[in-house]
Amino acid sequence: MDKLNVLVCDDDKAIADALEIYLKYENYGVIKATNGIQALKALAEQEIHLILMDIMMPEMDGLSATIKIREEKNIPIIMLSAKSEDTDKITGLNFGADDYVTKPFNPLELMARVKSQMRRYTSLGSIAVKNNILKTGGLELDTEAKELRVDGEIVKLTATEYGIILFLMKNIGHVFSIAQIYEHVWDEPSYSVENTVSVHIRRIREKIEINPKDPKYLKVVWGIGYKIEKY
Amino acid sequence: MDKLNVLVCDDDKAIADALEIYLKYENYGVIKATNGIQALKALAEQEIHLILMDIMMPEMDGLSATIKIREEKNIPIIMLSAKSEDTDKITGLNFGADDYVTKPFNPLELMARVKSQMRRYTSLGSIAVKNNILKTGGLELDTEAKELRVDGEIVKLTATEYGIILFLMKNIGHVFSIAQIYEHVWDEPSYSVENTVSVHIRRIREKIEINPKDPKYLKVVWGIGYKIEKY
DNA sequence: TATAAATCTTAAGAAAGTCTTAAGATTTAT
DNA sequence: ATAAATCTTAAGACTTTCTTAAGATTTATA
Repeated sequence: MDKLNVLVCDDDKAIADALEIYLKYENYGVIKATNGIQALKALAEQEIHLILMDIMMPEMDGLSATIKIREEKNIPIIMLSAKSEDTDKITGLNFGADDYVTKPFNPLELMARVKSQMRRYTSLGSIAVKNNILKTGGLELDTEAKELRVDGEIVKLTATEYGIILFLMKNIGHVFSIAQIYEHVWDEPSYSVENTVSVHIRRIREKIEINPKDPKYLKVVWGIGYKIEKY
Repeated sequence: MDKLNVLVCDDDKAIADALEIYLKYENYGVIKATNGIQALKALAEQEIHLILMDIMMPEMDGLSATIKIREEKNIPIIMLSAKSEDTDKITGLNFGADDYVTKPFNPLELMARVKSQMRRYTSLGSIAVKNNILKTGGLELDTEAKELRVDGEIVKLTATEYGIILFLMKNIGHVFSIAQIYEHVWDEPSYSVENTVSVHIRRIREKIEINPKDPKYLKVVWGIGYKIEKY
């Protein structure tokens, strides 16, 4: 099952690192940012499920960032950590945070709050979404939608084609022999040399390469095997 | 035009009355209960959007009530008020509360948290607007009314159909195998390939698709599974 | 450049997955 | 208790995909 990602946004490296340890222990993915601008960037680029945001940060403070985030993204939950004046808290909450914790905080308590907020992703059988896109150059394999995009265009793959691409893209740059590919994708031993793999490779190339005869992504290494080129 | 209703569940009348004043000032509807059993009764009879629940109460304590409520109702948010031991807090959170406040609390802070939680019903002041509609393209699944609308028209679904659509729409764009769908919706392992899923899928298509043979919403990915298309 | 080995291409039949239908079983409502 | 609605199962039709094999092409090497 896919991981839930937490964006830790704090300019105090010690705190950020400590949080990372706790969060990873709870099996969350962790992305770090040291100011609001970085946070916005991370949000644009990655799938984030929860933000732990410090109010006091250089560049763009946590409050402003929170407001900006709320303007466009509704999904992630935001928790401000701050000095303990009540007014601060209230202001923060009204500007879009779902909860807050005052520093210094009890890590266990914080984790409990994180879990509590994360519950919205896991209730009633919904499956959390994550960083599920394998990328190299113009190739993007979405392992959730089971879709491949080549330069942004969706390319339809059959189950076997998907299996081959998935295997190779999980190991970008690594060359695998036909036998290895067969065994991994079909999950059964390959007694003879399997021409069927070649046929699938060719079909994949037809779908993803501009010039299948001079492939950019799905390369052959003569006498050895195939790989997805690293870009 | 409905008001958002808060169920105040505390055996201490002074506290309950004070909360009522603050809540009414913020234009929430207030229902009071002095123990867990009363709370459950109120929940069954009225539309409640948020519960302020005391941990210590006669008859049935707040924790037990919280657990019971969570078993059947997913909608209301619960906040426990308790003595300040950390373990209490954490236990409470893990048993289903969304947030908690320790006594004695600052009423302004509490109101801020109430508002924060109420935000899920949408931020048009304290007027309830449903935030529980899953949408994509012309499909709208109202998880509260348990209704599906296709281009605004209500489509009646059976329980199983609803379960399938709910699961898929909670994960729009995500492809699930027949076995995965079966396991999530039926909540039991799928030993053999379950044709029953196909049949339900077909019936759903008949209801929601203009042309079931070329579905716009409920797509099949050959050899892999089904998904609700993201629009 | 000739040769062998590996890969590529093609097309047709085989296999696998999905769709449809209908009938009987089960559940729900009255 | 009965009727109505819904669910499950099974079988065959249908569609898409996979595999195979044979010949063509490409590459490495002498």
